[in-house]
Amino acid sequence: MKTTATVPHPLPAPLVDAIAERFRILGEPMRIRLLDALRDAPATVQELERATEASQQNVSKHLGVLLRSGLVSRSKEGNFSRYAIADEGVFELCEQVCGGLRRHLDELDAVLSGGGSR
Amino acid sequence: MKTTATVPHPLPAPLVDAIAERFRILGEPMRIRLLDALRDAPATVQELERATEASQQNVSKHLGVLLRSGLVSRSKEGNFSRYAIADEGVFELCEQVCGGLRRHLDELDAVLSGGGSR
DNA sequence: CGATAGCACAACTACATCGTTGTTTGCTAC
DNA sequence: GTAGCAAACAACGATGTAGTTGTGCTATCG
Repeated sequence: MKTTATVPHPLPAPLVDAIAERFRILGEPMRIRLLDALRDAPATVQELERATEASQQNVSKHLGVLLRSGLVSRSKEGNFSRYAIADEGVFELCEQVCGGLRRHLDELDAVLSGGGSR
Repeated sequence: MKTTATVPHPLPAPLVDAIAERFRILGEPMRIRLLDALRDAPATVQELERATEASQQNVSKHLGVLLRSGLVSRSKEGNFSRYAIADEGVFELCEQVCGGLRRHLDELDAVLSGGGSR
């Protein structure tokens, strides 16, 4: 049993849109920062405000996006809202992206140092 | 030797931006379709035009973005440009995203069928 | 019960980018 | 050298969204 579900090849249009939407949600620095801040432990909006140095409204807005996409979960505790990572897979995604970035940079580096136009 | 490079924890700002940018590049349905069309074999712009049913200019534009980000490579053959996947890791990314989408949908499904507010 | 704190929602402005239209460049063929 | 095709480039209008400002709602406290 494979963990990767092996997507169909000619990707059906709805799946293409769904995949792109999720990537787009992750394509915002502020949201990446929020997820990174939640990596160690769940946190309240206030704590995330301090961690990201953003306004309460902005933090709340992005958390709403992450919540609706199922990447984080929310639990209300009295007067506070505590958010937590709901899908640990995002960190794997980030690490894979970092790997890709490294490959790209190494490639550029090789071109600059080795394969000059002579 | 781990394949995942284990990114630093408080993600430094430039890395956050780089990660977000790559996600943002993948967050466009047209680009996902182009990558999917290139999955089997390299292709010319014309072939990709037909595969995605988009205009030549639009295809060329998105290919330019993918090229600059290092996700595809270009080789000129006479009058044609042949593009190919440069980083096979993107397909792993897509599969992981699909896994996350499935988890989210299952979760919603469980809420709807089982855990009503009772 | 009135006041305050934590959070979410709505309206708005600024900016980025998608897709189109028009044009230019580079190559091949006659 | 002239004609024609493939691909890239440039400018433009339309659309989407990030971040701010302003406000409403719920729970806690005195």
